[in-house]
Amino acid sequence: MSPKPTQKQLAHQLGVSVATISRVLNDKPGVSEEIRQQVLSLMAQAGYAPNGAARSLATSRSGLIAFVVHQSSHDTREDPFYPFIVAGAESFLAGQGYHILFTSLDDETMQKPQSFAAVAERRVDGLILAGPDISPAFILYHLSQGVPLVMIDNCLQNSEVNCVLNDDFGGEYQAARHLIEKGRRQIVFLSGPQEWVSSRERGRGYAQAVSDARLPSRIVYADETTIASGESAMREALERWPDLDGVCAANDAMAIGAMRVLAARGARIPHDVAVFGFDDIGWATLTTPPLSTVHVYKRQLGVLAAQRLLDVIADPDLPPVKVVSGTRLILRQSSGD
Amino acid sequence: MSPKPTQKQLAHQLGVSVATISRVLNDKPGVSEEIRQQVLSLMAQAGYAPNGAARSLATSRSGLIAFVVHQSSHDTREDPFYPFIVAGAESFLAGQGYHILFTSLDDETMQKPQSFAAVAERRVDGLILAGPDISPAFILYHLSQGVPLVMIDNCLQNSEVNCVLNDDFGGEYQAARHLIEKGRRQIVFLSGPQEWVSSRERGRGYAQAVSDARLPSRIVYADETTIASGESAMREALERWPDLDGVCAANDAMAIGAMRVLAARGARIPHDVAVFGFDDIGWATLTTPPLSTVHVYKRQLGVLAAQRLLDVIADPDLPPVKVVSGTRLILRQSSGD
DNA sequence: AAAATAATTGTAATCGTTTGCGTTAATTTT
DNA sequence: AAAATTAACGCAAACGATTACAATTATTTT
Repeated sequence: MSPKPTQKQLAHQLGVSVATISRVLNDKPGVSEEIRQQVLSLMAQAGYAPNGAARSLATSRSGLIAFVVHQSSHDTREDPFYPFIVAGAESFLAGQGYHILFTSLDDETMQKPQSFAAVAERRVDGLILAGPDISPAFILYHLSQGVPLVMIDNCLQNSEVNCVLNDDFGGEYQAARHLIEKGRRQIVFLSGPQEWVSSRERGRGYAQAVSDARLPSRIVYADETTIASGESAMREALERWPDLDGVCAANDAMAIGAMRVLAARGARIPHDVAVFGFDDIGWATLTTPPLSTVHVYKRQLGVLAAQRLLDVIADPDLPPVKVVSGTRLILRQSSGD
Repeated sequence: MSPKPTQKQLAHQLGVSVATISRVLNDKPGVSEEIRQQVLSLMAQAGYAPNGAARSLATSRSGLIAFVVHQSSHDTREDPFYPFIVAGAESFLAGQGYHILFTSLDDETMQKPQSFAAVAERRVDGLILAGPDISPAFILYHLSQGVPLVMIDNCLQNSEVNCVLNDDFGGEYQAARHLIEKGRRQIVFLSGPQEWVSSRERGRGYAQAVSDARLPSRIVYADETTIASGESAMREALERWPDLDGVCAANDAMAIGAMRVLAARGARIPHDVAVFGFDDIGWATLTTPPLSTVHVYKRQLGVLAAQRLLDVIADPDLPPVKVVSGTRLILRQSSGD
């Protein structure tokens, strides 16, 4: 039982040349139907599969896409949702014959982009960079090297890059708008880091909504988006505006923190204060009361990014595109009825 | 600026042969210190990095490990925790110059293991198979092919395989034991699928604990371990044993479901019924009351599996080993004080 | 039926490394 | 100082594909 036949062996058995084998393998023209069938059936019978390395070497394409996240995504972040993004990207890419190389990087290696082996050693055909904490230096380096890449939930300020984003502005606008329509008048926004596009956009959405309704804008800034940061932001908000009656948090984790503080202070949710989150992570259904939030299509983000990336790989001169994925308001109980 | 120098170019610049370059690259003997230094500095200056594909072809080792999960892990499962396992494996492997190829497979491709491209095309040096729903056919096939592999949270019944498991027996024993010590006498176990090792072991742990204490064994079987299945299992339990005062669930999701049902029936937790989960997923802190559970070291599972896998790759004749990772009781409020 | 054209197939170079083996130069031994 | 040993290095053949290009054969055209 020969473990792994090569093209040479198949060719020999059929009395044809390796070129012919290669041609039928790759569905290339120039081989008669008769021989094609013979080769095909021999391949199946012998259990032939092309050697990936040899193929990569010859074509200089590896069939691998690196999915890059920052270490913090699974360390410090509660209920990370990149797994769903990966799942989306993976299932799409698998259909196209691509595989995913999963990498999480720390700040150190982000500062030395040359040392990123996956790219340096030409193991991958392109990059999906997920999350807001991929350093600009890292991104710019790879752009300058002409490495095809797409960012998710992040974008460069001054350069043109392919990226797929949520409709953060629209989502937060709707969330705030909803609270306003329900009669809330003192709505505060618990913002995430200003360096993140998503934070800024969500902030803009909130600001627009309150301004459209001629309500005051009340924002507290946090430097991360965790439960803990939500708690301290909420405390600060209560101090500055004791009569607030609505909260929009930059994400669900912060909203959960906010709800904890409110509950501890004896405020009834949603009766006294309505709360809105963003992202719709799994946890959101478990809080008391269940958290109203803005759903983002995590799986789809992955699919969209992968799709775009393959397009760019196929034609590197494609101009950069910004894809915006819609959101959907999820009304549970924390926002009132 | 020549984008990517090859060994040939370096060799030419220094007036040496490619063999020499290769030797210093791989720290092999047979090159004078003087030349070694010259090569090293030229490499650094020219930004040389070996071509992964060429290397794989020559050595027939790819430096890639496939991390395989079942599709259901991110579709149907609430709060999947394989991301943490991946993180552990990834960080360990990165240190050893390996990368992770992430794959999720559906039942169909599991039934046709030959079609698993990552292995068939020799793109990976080994497999980490995570979770209980990797089909035996899939595993046996790769074992028969001599593909180095390690399983996580799963094991084959009759064959010897490398696997890393949690101390499910011990963990559940302690959990049940804890409830018993707190005076509970009617403890029911909400079991997961009997096909899963972890379910069976947890069941054994529970059974041992109640039997040691001469208490009756009361088990309800569910065919999945979700919130919903926890709810229906709990309903069934209440029907059969209306006077129960303690619940051990096969995992946190089921525990959450159980708590919902209990709360809906007006039972006070933990006063009337104490509840214990298993796994310590992030959600466990958010329930009301916060869920007591058995912590498993998710990250460590990944590290251990990766470690073992590299050992096996280095020496394929290594006999299979079963690694058991300890657990830790986490007492929150659902189990009483 | 000969000439022109098109379709099929083979030859051989190439992709960038690694590595066994032979050669040369340097070192040690007697 | 000649012989024997050792170290340093280059040559060239793998590894297993892909792909110009040439060569052959089959099909049309006139």
